[in-house]
Amino acid sequence: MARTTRQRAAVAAVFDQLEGFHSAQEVHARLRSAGDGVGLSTVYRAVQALADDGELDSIRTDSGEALYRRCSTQHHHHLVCRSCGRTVEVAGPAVEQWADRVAGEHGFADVSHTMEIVGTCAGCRARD
Amino acid sequence: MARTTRQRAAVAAVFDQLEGFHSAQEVHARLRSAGDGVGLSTVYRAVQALADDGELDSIRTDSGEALYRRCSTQHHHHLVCRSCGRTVEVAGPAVEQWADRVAGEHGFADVSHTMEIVGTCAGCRARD
DNA sequence: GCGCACGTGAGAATCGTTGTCAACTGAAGG
DNA sequence: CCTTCAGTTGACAACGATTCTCACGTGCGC
Repeated sequence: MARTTRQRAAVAAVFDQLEGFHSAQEVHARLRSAGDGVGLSTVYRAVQALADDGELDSIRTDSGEALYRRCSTQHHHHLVCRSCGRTVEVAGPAVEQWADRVAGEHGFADVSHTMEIVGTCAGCRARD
Repeated sequence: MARTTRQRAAVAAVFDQLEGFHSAQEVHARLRSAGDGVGLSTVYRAVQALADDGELDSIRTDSGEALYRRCSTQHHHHLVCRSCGRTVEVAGPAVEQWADRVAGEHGFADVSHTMEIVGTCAGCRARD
Protein backbone atom coordinates (compact mmCIF):
# COMPACT_ATOMS: atom_id res chain seq x y z
CA MET A 1 0.00 0.00 0.00
CA ALA A 2 0.93 3.67 -0.41
CA ARG A 3 2.13 3.14 -3.93
CA THR A 4 4.00 6.07 -5.42
CA THR A 5 2.20 7.22 -8.51
CA ARG A 6 2.50 10.18 -10.84
CA GLN A 7 -0.75 11.60 -9.49
CA ARG A 8 0.19 11.47 -5.83
CA ALA A 9 3.57 12.96 -6.53
CA ALA A 10 1.88 15.77 -8.44
CA VAL A 11 -0.46 16.56 -5.56
CA ALA A 12 2.36 16.50 -3.04
CA ALA A 13 4.40 18.76 -5.32
CA VAL A 14 1.69 21.40 -5.31
CA PHE A 15 2.00 21.75 -1.56
CA ASP A 16 5.77 21.95 -1.85
CA GLN A 17 5.46 24.90 -4.18
CA LEU A 18 2.67 26.74 -2.41
CA GLU A 19 2.53 28.37 0.99
CA GLY A 20 -0.52 28.32 3.18
CA PHE A 21 -3.89 26.69 2.83
CA HIS A 22 -5.40 25.35 -0.37
CA SER A 23 -8.53 23.42 -1.18
CA ALA A 24 -8.69 20.12 -3.01
CA GLN A 25 -10.62 21.88 -5.76
CA GLU A 26 -7.88 24.46 -6.10
CA VAL A 27 -5.18 21.80 -6.32
CA HIS A 28 -7.20 20.01 -8.95
CA ALA A 29 -7.65 23.15 -11.03
CA ARG A 30 -3.99 24.01 -10.67
CA LEU A 31 -2.83 20.60 -11.86
CA ARG A 32 -5.29 20.64 -14.71
CA SER A 33 -4.17 24.02 -15.98
CA ALA A 34 -0.56 22.92 -15.60
CA GLY A 35 -1.23 20.14 -18.08
CA ASP A 36 -1.08 17.32 -15.54
CA GLY A 37 -4.37 15.54 -15.89
CA VAL A 38 -5.37 14.29 -12.46
CA GLY A 39 -8.94 13.29 -11.65
CA LEU A 40 -10.80 15.17 -8.97
CA SER A 41 -11.50 12.00 -7.02
CA THR A 42 -7.82 11.22 -7.06
CA VAL A 43 -6.90 14.64 -5.74
CA TYR A 44 -9.31 14.15 -2.85
CA ARG A 45 -7.88 10.73 -2.11
CA ALA A 46 -4.30 11.93 -2.33
CA VAL A 47 -4.95 14.90 -0.09
CA GLN A 48 -6.63 12.71 2.52
CA ALA A 49 -3.86 10.16 2.38
CA LEU A 50 -1.30 12.91 2.92
CA ALA A 51 -3.31 14.28 5.82
CA ASP A 52 -3.51 10.81 7.37
CA ASP A 53 0.24 10.46 7.07
CA GLY A 54 0.61 13.72 8.92
CA GLU A 55 2.11 15.49 5.93
CA LEU A 56 -0.79 17.90 5.60
CA ASP A 57 -2.80 19.83 8.14
CA SER A 58 -6.44 20.56 7.49
CA ILE A 59 -9.00 23.13 8.54
CA ARG A 60 -12.48 24.09 7.44
CA THR A 61 -13.50 27.47 6.12
CA ASP A 62 -16.66 29.17 7.27
CA SER A 63 -18.44 27.86 4.22
CA GLY A 64 -17.53 24.28 4.99
CA GLU A 65 -14.76 23.88 2.46
CA ALA A 66 -11.73 21.85 3.55
CA LEU A 67 -8.32 23.46 3.24
CA TYR A 68 -4.94 21.78 3.51
CA ARG A 69 -1.39 22.96 3.97
CA ARG A 70 1.98 21.35 4.36
CA CYS A 71 2.10 21.14 8.12
CA SER A 72 5.76 21.58 8.81
CA THR A 73 5.24 25.24 9.59
CA GLN A 74 4.81 26.04 13.25
CA HIS A 75 1.46 25.83 14.96
CA HIS A 76 -0.85 28.81 14.83
CA HIS A 77 -4.51 29.76 14.97
CA HIS A 78 -6.90 31.61 12.76
CA LEU A 79 -8.61 34.92 13.20
CA VAL A 80 -11.52 35.10 10.82
CA CYS A 81 -13.75 38.01 9.82
CA ARG A 82 -17.38 36.89 10.07
CA SER A 83 -18.38 39.32 7.39
CA CYS A 84 -15.81 39.17 4.59
CA GLY A 85 -14.03 35.97 5.56
CA ARG A 86 -10.62 37.59 5.69
CA THR A 87 -8.28 35.38 7.68
CA VAL A 88 -5.23 36.28 9.72
CA GLU A 89 -2.88 33.65 11.10
CA VAL A 90 -1.93 34.29 14.70
CA ALA A 91 0.55 32.49 16.89
CA GLY A 92 -0.17 32.13 20.59
CA PRO A 93 2.46 30.50 22.77
CA ALA A 94 0.41 31.47 25.81
CA VAL A 95 -2.55 29.50 24.56
CA GLU A 96 -0.47 26.45 23.76
CA GLN A 97 0.92 26.44 27.26
CA TRP A 98 -2.44 27.04 28.85
CA ALA A 99 -4.00 24.16 26.92
CA ASP A 100 -1.22 21.80 27.92
CA ARG A 101 -1.37 22.84 31.54
CA VAL A 102 -5.13 22.59 31.88
CA ALA A 103 -5.14 19.23 30.14
CA GLY A 104 -2.36 18.03 32.41
CA GLU A 105 -4.28 19.09 35.51
CA HIS A 106 -7.11 16.84 34.42
CA GLY A 107 -4.80 13.93 33.72
CA PHE A 108 -4.85 14.20 29.96
CA ALA A 109 -1.77 13.48 27.83
CA ASP A 110 -0.84 13.69 24.13
CA VAL A 111 -2.67 16.95 23.97
CA SER A 112 -3.52 18.84 20.84
CA HIS A 113 -6.07 21.55 20.29
CA THR A 114 -7.85 23.71 17.78
CA MET A 115 -8.95 27.26 18.20
CA GLU A 116 -10.73 29.73 16.03
CA ILE A 117 -11.33 33.38 16.76
CA VAL A 118 -14.18 35.09 14.95
CA GLY A 119 -14.81 38.82 14.80
CA THR A 120 -15.61 41.68 12.48
CA CYS A 121 -12.59 43.25 10.84
CA ALA A 122 -11.98 46.98 10.69
CA GLY A 123 -12.86 47.22 7.02
CA CYS A 124 -16.23 45.57 7.40
CA ARG A 125 -17.15 47.67 10.41
CA ALA A 126 -16.33 50.84 8.49
CA ARG A 127 -18.41 49.70 5.55
CA ASP A 128 -21.66 49.43 7.52
CA MET B 1 -38.23 42.88 10.11
CA ALA B 2 -37.51 40.28 12.78
CA ARG B 3 -41.11 39.30 13.17
CA THR B 4 -41.80 36.92 16.05
CA THR B 5 -43.36 33.79 14.66
CA ARG B 6 -44.20 30.40 16.06
CA GLN B 7 -41.37 28.84 14.07
CA ARG B 8 -38.65 31.18 15.27
CA ALA B 9 -39.79 30.87 18.84
CA ALA B 10 -39.68 27.10 18.49
CA VAL B 11 -36.13 27.14 17.18
CA ALA B 12 -34.99 29.54 19.88
CA ALA B 13 -36.69 27.36 22.48
CA VAL B 14 -34.66 24.34 21.43
CA PHE B 15 -31.48 26.16 22.29
CA ASP B 16 -32.94 27.24 25.61
CA GLN B 17 -33.57 23.64 26.54
CA LEU B 18 -30.36 22.16 25.22
CA GLU B 19 -26.78 22.69 26.29
CA GLY B 20 -23.92 22.77 23.89
CA PHE B 21 -23.70 22.57 20.14
CA HIS B 22 -26.43 21.33 17.83
CA SER B 23 -26.85 21.22 14.07
CA ALA B 24 -29.69 22.72 12.10
CA GLN B 25 -30.65 19.24 10.97
CA GLU B 26 -30.80 18.09 14.57
CA VAL B 27 -33.00 21.01 15.57
CA HIS B 28 -35.27 20.27 12.65
CA ALA B 29 -35.58 16.60 13.59
CA ARG B 30 -36.18 17.48 17.21
CA LEU B 31 -38.98 19.91 16.39
CA ARG B 32 -40.52 17.48 13.97
CA SER B 33 -40.59 14.63 16.46
CA ALA B 34 -41.96 17.03 19.07
CA GLY B 35 -44.96 17.60 16.87
CA ASP B 36 -44.01 21.13 15.89
CA GLY B 37 -43.93 21.14 12.14
CA VAL B 38 -41.20 23.52 11.02
CA GLY B 39 -39.72 23.41 7.55
CA LEU B 40 -36.05 22.66 7.13
CA SER B 41 -35.41 25.88 5.22
CA THR B 42 -37.05 27.79 8.02
CA VAL B 43 -34.85 26.17 10.63
CA TYR B 44 -31.78 27.15 8.64
CA ARG B 45 -33.01 30.70 8.28
CA ALA B 46 -33.97 30.99 11.94
CA VAL B 47 -30.65 29.63 13.08
CA GLN B 48 -28.76 32.05 10.87
CA ALA B 49 -30.88 34.97 11.98
CA LEU B 50 -30.19 34.08 15.60
CA ALA B 51 -26.50 33.80 14.86
CA ASP B 52 -26.55 37.20 13.15
CA ASP B 53 -28.25 38.70 16.18
CA GLY B 54 -25.49 37.31 18.33
CA GLU B 55 -27.81 34.94 20.15
CA LEU B 56 -26.10 31.86 18.81
CA ASP B 57 -22.48 31.00 18.28
CA SER B 58 -21.47 28.74 15.43
CA ILE B 59 -18.65 26.38 14.59
CA ARG B 60 -18.00 23.73 11.95
CA THR B 61 -17.40 20.10 12.70
CA ASP B 62 -14.60 18.16 11.12
CA SER B 63 -17.02 16.88 8.53
CA GLY B 64 -18.15 20.34 7.50
CA GLU B 65 -21.45 20.42 9.34
CA ALA B 66 -22.41 23.70 11.02
CA LEU B 67 -23.19 23.60 14.74
CA TYR B 68 -24.82 26.27 16.88
CA ARG B 69 -25.17 26.91 20.58
CA ARG B 70 -26.81 29.52 22.77
CA CYS B 71 -23.94 31.84 23.52
CA SER B 72 -25.30 33.53 26.61
CA THR B 73 -24.31 30.87 29.12
CA GLN B 74 -20.97 31.55 30.58
CA HIS B 75 -18.20 30.72 28.28
CA HIS B 76 -16.09 27.63 28.67
CA HIS B 77 -14.14 25.17 26.59
CA HIS B 78 -14.08 21.44 26.22
CA LEU B 79 -11.36 18.99 27.00
CA VAL B 80 -12.15 15.78 25.20
CA CYS B 81 -10.59 12.33 25.51
CA ARG B 82 -9.83 11.04 22.05
CA SER B 83 -10.23 7.49 23.21
CA CYS B 84 -13.30 7.29 25.42
CA GLY B 85 -14.89 10.63 24.58
CA ARG B 86 -15.04 11.75 28.19
CA THR B 87 -15.47 15.52 28.26
CA VAL B 88 -14.42 18.03 30.87
CA GLU B 89 -15.55 21.63 30.78
CA VAL B 90 -12.77 24.05 31.51
CA ALA B 91 -12.88 27.79 31.97
CA GLY B 92 -9.95 29.88 30.83
CA PRO B 93 -10.03 33.59 31.51
CA ALA B 94 -6.47 33.83 30.22
CA VAL B 95 -7.50 32.46 26.87
CA GLU B 96 -10.50 34.77 26.59
CA GLN B 97 -8.31 37.75 27.24
CA TRP B 98 -5.66 36.59 24.85
CA ALA B 99 -8.19 36.07 22.09
CA ASP B 100 -9.70 39.51 22.61
CA ARG B 101 -6.32 41.18 22.70
CA VAL B 102 -4.96 39.46 19.60
CA ALA B 103 -8.16 40.17 17.69
CA GLY B 104 -8.03 43.80 18.78
CA GLU B 105 -4.46 44.13 17.59
CA HIS B 106 -5.61 43.13 14.14
CA GLY B 107 -8.53 45.55 14.14
CA PHE B 108 -11.21 42.96 14.81
CA ALA B 109 -14.23 43.69 17.01
CA ASP B 110 -17.20 41.73 18.37
CA VAL B 111 -14.88 38.86 18.98
CA SER B 112 -15.91 35.36 19.93
CA HIS B 113 -13.98 32.14 19.70
CA THR B 114 -14.15 28.42 20.02
CA MET B 115 -11.52 26.07 21.31
CA GLU B 116 -11.30 22.37 21.74
CA ILE B 117 -8.56 20.50 23.49
CA VAL B 118 -8.09 16.85 22.64
CA GLY B 119 -5.97 14.38 24.56
CA THR B 120 -5.93 10.96 26.12
CA CYS B 121 -7.30 10.81 29.64
CA ALA B 122 -5.57 9.07 32.53
CA GLY B 123 -7.99 6.16 32.53
CA CYS B 124 -7.50 5.37 28.87
CA ARG B 125 -3.74 5.59 29.12
CA ALA B 126 -3.72 3.16 32.02
CA ARG B 127 -5.97 0.78 30.13
CA ASP B 128 -3.58 0.35 27.18
C1' DG C 1 8.05 -9.89 -18.31
C1' DC C 2 3.52 -11.52 -15.34
C1' DG C 3 0.04 -11.12 -12.38
C1' DC C 4 -2.76 -8.85 -9.50
C1' DA C 5 -3.93 -5.91 -5.74
C1' DC C 6 -3.99 -1.27 -5.41
C1' DG C 7 -4.76 3.17 -7.86
C1' DT C 8 -7.25 5.90 -11.23
C1' DG C 9 -10.93 8.78 -13.20
C1' DA C 10 -15.41 9.93 -15.23
C1' DG C 11 -19.68 10.18 -13.75
C1' DA C 12 -23.31 9.21 -10.44
C1' DA C 13 -24.69 9.64 -5.80
C1' DT C 14 -24.81 11.87 -1.27
C1' DC C 15 -25.08 15.35 2.08
C1' DG C 16 -25.53 19.75 4.12
C1' DT C 17 -27.03 23.91 2.78
C1' DT C 18 -29.13 27.68 0.02
C1' DG C 19 -32.38 29.44 -3.50
C1' DT C 20 -37.17 29.77 -5.48
C1' DC C 21 -41.78 31.09 -5.35
C1' DA C 22 -46.58 30.84 -4.37
C1' DA C 23 -49.22 30.77 -0.26
C1' DC C 24 -49.45 32.55 4.44
C1' DT C 25 -49.53 35.67 8.46
C1' DG C 26 -47.92 39.22 12.07
C1' DA C 27 -48.87 43.75 13.07
C1' DA C 28 -49.78 48.55 11.90
C1' DG C 29 -53.46 51.48 10.47
C1' DG C 30 -57.95 52.25 9.50
C1' DC D 1 -62.52 43.90 13.95
C1' DC D 2 -60.84 44.07 9.11
C1' DT D 3 -57.47 45.35 5.50
C1' DT D 4 -53.34 45.53 3.76
C1' DC D 5 -48.78 44.21 2.77
C1' DA D 6 -44.03 43.31 3.71
C1' DG D 7 -41.81 39.82 6.08
C1' DT D 8 -42.17 34.69 6.57
C1' DT D 9 -43.00 30.02 5.52
C1' DG D 10 -42.27 25.38 3.42
C1' DA D 11 -42.11 21.99 -0.29
C1' DC D 12 -39.05 21.37 -3.65
C1' DA D 13 -35.33 22.30 -6.82
C1' DA D 14 -30.69 23.62 -7.21
C1' DC D 15 -25.99 23.85 -5.61
C1' DG D 16 -21.22 22.92 -4.30
C1' DA D 17 -18.11 20.07 -1.91
C1' DT D 18 -17.13 15.58 -1.14
C1' DT D 19 -17.59 10.55 -1.56
C1' DC D 20 -18.88 6.38 -4.01
C1' DT D 21 -18.86 3.17 -7.97
C1' DC D 22 -16.78 0.36 -11.11
C1' DA D 23 -14.41 -0.71 -15.31
C1' DC D 24 -9.89 0.07 -16.66
C1' DG D 25 -4.91 1.09 -15.82
C1' DT D 26 -0.38 0.38 -13.63
C1' DG D 27 3.37 -0.02 -9.76
C1' DC D 28 5.97 -3.54 -8.00
C1' DG D 29 7.28 -8.08 -6.07
C1' DC D 30 8.00 -12.43 -8.13
